[in-house]
Amino acid sequence: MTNKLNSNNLTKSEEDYLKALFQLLIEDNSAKVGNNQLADYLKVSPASTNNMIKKLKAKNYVVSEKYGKLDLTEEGKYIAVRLIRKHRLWETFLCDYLNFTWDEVHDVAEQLEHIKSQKLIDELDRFMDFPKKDPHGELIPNAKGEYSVLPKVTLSSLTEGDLCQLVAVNDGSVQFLKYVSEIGLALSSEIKILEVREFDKSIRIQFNDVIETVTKKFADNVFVKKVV
Amino acid sequence: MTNKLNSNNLTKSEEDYLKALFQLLIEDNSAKVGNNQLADYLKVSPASTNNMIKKLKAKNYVVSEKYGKLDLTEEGKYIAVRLIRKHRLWETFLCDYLNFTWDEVHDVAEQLEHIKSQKLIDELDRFMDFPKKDPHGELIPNAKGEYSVLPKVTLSSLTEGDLCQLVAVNDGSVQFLKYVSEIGLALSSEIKILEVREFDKSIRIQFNDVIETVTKKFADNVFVKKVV
DNA sequence: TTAATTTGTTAGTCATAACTAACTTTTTTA
DNA sequence: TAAAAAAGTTAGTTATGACTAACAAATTAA
Repeated sequence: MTNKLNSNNLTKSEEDYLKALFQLLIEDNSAKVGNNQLADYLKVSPASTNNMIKKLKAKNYVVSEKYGKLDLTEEGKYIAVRLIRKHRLWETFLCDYLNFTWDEVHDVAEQLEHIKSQKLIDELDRFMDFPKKDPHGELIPNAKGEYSVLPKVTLSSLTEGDLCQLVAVNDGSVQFLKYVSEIGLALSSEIKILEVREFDKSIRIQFNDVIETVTKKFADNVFVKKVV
Repeated sequence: MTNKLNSNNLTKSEEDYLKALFQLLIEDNSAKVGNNQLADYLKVSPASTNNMIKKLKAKNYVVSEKYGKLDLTEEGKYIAVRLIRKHRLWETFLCDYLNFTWDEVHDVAEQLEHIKSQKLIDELDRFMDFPKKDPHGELIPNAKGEYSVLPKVTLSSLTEGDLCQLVAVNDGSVQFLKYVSEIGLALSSEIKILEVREFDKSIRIQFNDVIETVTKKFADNVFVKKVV
């Protein structure tokens, strides 16, 4: 991280790209993140991504070789972590103080994370007494920019008999969030794996005396902490 | 006001122009607001303003004839009032909950007012228990979009012996806000006019046992409610 | 009432950030 | 390993919203 006091001149778009790249690299543990993958994730054309990557390389936030994989510099990571911190603090505020539900917060937080004011976010953090987790169960990076990921696995990676606790869901899609809530799952729900069907990898799970069958795709987007 | 549920597709810039025009028209009670005046206010070139006004006319937010004065349609006013409501609610939140001072809130609120979420602003209003005034003493428009202006006058319009209460300051300039705070003035300060000097219209005032001389320009930017 | 000044408009340019279409390099697979 | 597919790049276009420079209309002042 540079020593110079933060003169964050980045546009909303630049911030979006850096955060997206960070999430693909670090949160999804991808070995290689390419131009088109990033384009897909951000729902823009590969040409747009290519263009932006050039700009971010020139500004020393991204490194990559021609036709090679993308990576973030320390400066790039720092920007991304700060955005994630802002996003998660705002989500927490919306849920805990403004009666937003779990599935409503994403879009608004996506806007709020771009507000530029160091004092605003530090004071919001203090106001909420320094929360550790956001409403989706994700850890909130602290003011120093320290970031860590919960030791979580996808629901789809477990096997019969496993017991786990819901710690997070992939929050990209509003429909998905709604669906998760509707079948009765919530943060910290205890889930037991009853059966994994070989032919389509669908999973029978039990939680709060409810028995449901969920698809592989669903299970890929639900993150849990193994209890047993 | 139109009946259709608000599909606010306006850009940040369009919103800024509508709000600025509203403030020149209604808040400053100007008989005529022209293109260059609006350009000055927004610190952009007259050409930019001319361009934007065309767009806003096409979208039915603004009315004007070529070389004529600018005016807002009901739709335009409604958008502006909602922005002012958002701005003032956020300023109130920043001061009352996040330890911001009077002179720090403007820039951040200027960003926050563009966040698009009806629920966000309604819940923020409820969370603060429906405040009536913002930290500068201005009335906050209610959820129905009802707007009213305090019966206020500038400090410069008073004469010797008058007693008044500070209700607002023109919040466009950070330096000015800082200065007002630094000489010890605050919202609701009782101010007595000791003397108005004819040759330069400077004014000797007394407040909290402090006696100060302020310039005409200063007094033009301080709004008061006459007490006696 | 004409000249000067102010105000408003138009034309053309620039930066940002999206796009499509065409092309090149790399990777996969037959 | 050569052809096909996927991934990445480039060129050129578009929209937004700034800008300057040049010009036209309206207002003010001599």
